[in-house]
Amino acid sequence: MQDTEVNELALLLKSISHPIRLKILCLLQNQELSVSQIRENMDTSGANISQHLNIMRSQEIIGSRREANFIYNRIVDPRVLELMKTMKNLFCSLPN
Amino acid sequence: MQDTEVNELALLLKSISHPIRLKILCLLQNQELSVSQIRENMDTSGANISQHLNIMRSQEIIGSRREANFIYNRIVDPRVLELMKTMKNLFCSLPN
DNA sequence: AACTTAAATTCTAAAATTCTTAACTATGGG
DNA sequence: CCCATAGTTAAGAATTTTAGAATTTAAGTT
Repeated sequence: MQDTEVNELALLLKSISHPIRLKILCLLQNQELSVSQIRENMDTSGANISQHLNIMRSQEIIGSRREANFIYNRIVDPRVLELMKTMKNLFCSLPN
Repeated sequence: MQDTEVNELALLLKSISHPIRLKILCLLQNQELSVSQIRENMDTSGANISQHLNIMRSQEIIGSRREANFIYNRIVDPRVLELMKTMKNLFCSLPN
């Protein structure tokens, strides 16, 4: 594992290592959702969710698509999807 | 994935989401090493490495064993070892 | 055009992280 | 006992991250 790769991976991990961002990723695993739909499942403000989405957008983990008044967010990095699966298996009781 | 699990996973990820800590984990994948041996492979001070090891020790990712003047460190959480393998496969060019 | 809703942006203050330096502890040798 | 080596710990400054409030943009409706 080269230094450059380590640095990039650290950046990517850092951008998902936050309870809110991790939960957003969980919610987006099988579907795309707008900020307000995400908020329905979480206990924080829309502005906050928006900021966290931005952090992940800048890492190109999350992509967005506007449809009328709503912006739908989804996971665009397939490696992150894989990683989420692995983590779910390793760290969660329900192996769903 | 429950809220408690999300929070704990976020803590664990946070504690490995740093270039120095990630590189230490890489070095420790197949062997145990002392601080000075780790330092030989990295460009920072022993004190700094020691502090980063402490962060991972407090998460019970790393365990230590004293032998005379040296303290040997190793990865004790098997889930982290698995995770490292997955990440190596997903994010590194050389799939070693 | 005015209004509403959804989301993004900007700013601020508080909190947490990071690295450096220096002091400290532990072990073993002479 | 004194010293060298290995590692840890503490204190501090600089930076980054975080959450919340207020503002702004965008799209659609009436």
